[in-house]
Amino acid sequence: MPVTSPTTFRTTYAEIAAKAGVSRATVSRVLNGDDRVNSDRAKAVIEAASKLGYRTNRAARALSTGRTGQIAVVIDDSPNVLSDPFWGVVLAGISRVLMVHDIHSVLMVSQLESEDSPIANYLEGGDVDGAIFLTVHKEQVVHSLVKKGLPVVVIGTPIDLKSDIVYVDTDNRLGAELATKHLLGSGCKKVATITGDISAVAGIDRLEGYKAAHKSLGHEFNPDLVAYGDWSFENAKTLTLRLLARNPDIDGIFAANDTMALGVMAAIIERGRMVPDHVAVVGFDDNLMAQTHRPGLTTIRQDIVGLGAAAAESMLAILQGETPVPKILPTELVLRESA
Amino acid sequence: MPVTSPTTFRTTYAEIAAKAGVSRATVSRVLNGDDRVNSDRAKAVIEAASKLGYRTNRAARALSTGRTGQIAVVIDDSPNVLSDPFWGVVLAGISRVLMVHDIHSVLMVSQLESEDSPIANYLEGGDVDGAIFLTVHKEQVVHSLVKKGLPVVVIGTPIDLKSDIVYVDTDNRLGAELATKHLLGSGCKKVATITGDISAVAGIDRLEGYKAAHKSLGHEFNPDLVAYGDWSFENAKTLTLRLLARNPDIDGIFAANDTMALGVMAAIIERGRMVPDHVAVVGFDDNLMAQTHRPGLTTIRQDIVGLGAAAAESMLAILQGETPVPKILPTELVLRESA
DNA sequence: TTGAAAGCGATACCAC
DNA sequence: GTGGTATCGCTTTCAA
Repeated sequence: MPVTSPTTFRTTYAEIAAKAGVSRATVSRVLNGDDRVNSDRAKAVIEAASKLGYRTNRAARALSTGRTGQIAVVIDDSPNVLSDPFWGVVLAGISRVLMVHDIHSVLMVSQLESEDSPIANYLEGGDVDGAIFLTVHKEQVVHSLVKKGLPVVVIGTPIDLKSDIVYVDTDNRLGAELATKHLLGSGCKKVATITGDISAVAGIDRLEGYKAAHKSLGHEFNPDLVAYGDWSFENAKTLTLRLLARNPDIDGIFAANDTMALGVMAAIIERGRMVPDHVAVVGFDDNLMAQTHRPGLTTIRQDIVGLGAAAAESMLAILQGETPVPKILPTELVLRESA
Repeated sequence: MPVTSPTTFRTTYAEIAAKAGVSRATVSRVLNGDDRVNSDRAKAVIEAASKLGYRTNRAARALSTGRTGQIAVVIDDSPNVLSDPFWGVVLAGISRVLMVHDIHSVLMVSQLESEDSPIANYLEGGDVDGAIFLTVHKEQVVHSLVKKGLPVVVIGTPIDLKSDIVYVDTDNRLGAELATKHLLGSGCKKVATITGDISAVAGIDRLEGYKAAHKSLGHEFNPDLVAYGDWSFENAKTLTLRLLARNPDIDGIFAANDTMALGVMAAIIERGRMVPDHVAVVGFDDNLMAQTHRPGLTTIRQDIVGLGAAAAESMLAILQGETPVPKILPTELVLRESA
């Protein structure tokens, strides 16, 4: 157990009360914005508090009210999730919004395998008022947490839509359709796709969008042009190599995220072909990598900060006793050189 | 004020005490690993606790001990810090280590302009046991926090080394020297550098390393080959364009981070030249972008997770009452295609 | 070795 | 409107 010097000296209600000549109860009322306090005395309290540099003790408040003012933000700790710039930005979006409401984000980077994993256990423990999940982990675990009464918001659509899980997501389907239509619309005859992880709804939806684009533009869907990826660079590269070997006349590829799109481009170059001249490429996300790569990556921009912010707002709503509806954020095609 | 349903039901010492037939004091002793408790009764307590699914109430403990078991992790909220994959990984490193010690990381994404900014204020408030700063913000603010007795660790060397700030850092100077030597050693005659932000020690040190390499290999240092950057892609690109215009015979460039290295490469390509044939490029960091870019970026790898972990460990040491010495982590040259 | 009891600081119920 | 006070759950003297 850590042994530390005593925490910095803190002002308490008692001192404010003394200074302002009122009771601690009144101090509490004033500081919590209770109207029915004589305005003079209220003023006196405010003044005393600020003079004494009062800062509320969250632990005490939490103990008394049962609410902690803290929300857990749970990130899957699989290989390098946090190395993807995406999540960092989401995190920023969440944190900013919660901060404004004086709620702190407690970061939990960890695996959430089973219902009695340490994290799940902790989340039930009542030391946070709710949890926001980045990436749907084992959905079962999330469900059970919800059932136990923990306010939960997940970023990304749950597989089981009938469930009562509150979520926010990007319009993956439409975004993918946009991407694919752009390829098809700019003259590509044979457009392949590298999907994301198909066990996640985002993976499925982006594939659906790809199909929808074909249908809507009167192109036939060819299953042979679909390679099932896992969001990662290396994997996408390997799959693309394979794809190109089998179908040398592919002239467009939609990758379900930017990282994979770079893998796709790497493969194309390795095959001695050019982007976009021989094969056009479109990604999804519009992260820093899309912007700094050469050729610049044409991609689908999603509002990443907005995603985090929306999740935070949904959480706030739940804490308010409301039942927020899922939020689906729009996407936008960003044209660069790759397609 | 949020209105929520009551927190999940929680077991308390009272119930454990009743079930185990001992006093609450004894329960506390056992659960906190106090030796001098009769081992039978101790066993009974442990058993009762686990049967009842006891989970400690952090707020109560914090109120009683004055320690919260929480560490703030402060990230500067300047344009997109979190969009750089670097910090996400550092975050993961911190979180993992602290988690093991049952300490939570409270994320604060915010600006820390002045000594009485909301964050500074909050940090003094005693709701966290310490703070880890990613990026040295206004160093003055950090100093004042330290002076007020808050345990602080910063990631990145402080400008004022005589200060009592505990820090961890990568060996920037040596890393930069490694990078530059590689360029010089593989036949480059005229090696330029795009520095990082020179107001940060990392920026200075990487420039020093560049100079040291020249000196050590008997090359003359030419101030004309130094462009002062700010870690960003766009800026690096602009600077490189300018550099190449003035010195068309530059055949190597060391960029003080990977993001800038990509900017450098973008500029080189824009000038119709090739990497590494015409101009070789070396970066610093070895983040995801270095790996996914084509040509692959030769760069200096730093142990990013290790940086976070080291910071966390230093914090733990401080909390233990020790005075950790600065930790400087080694670097390593990673060869890819760009140089 | 153990238990009784006094806090920690804020909240909220109950009287006045 | 306002004040007194019990309470939240855990830790930690102080006695025994």
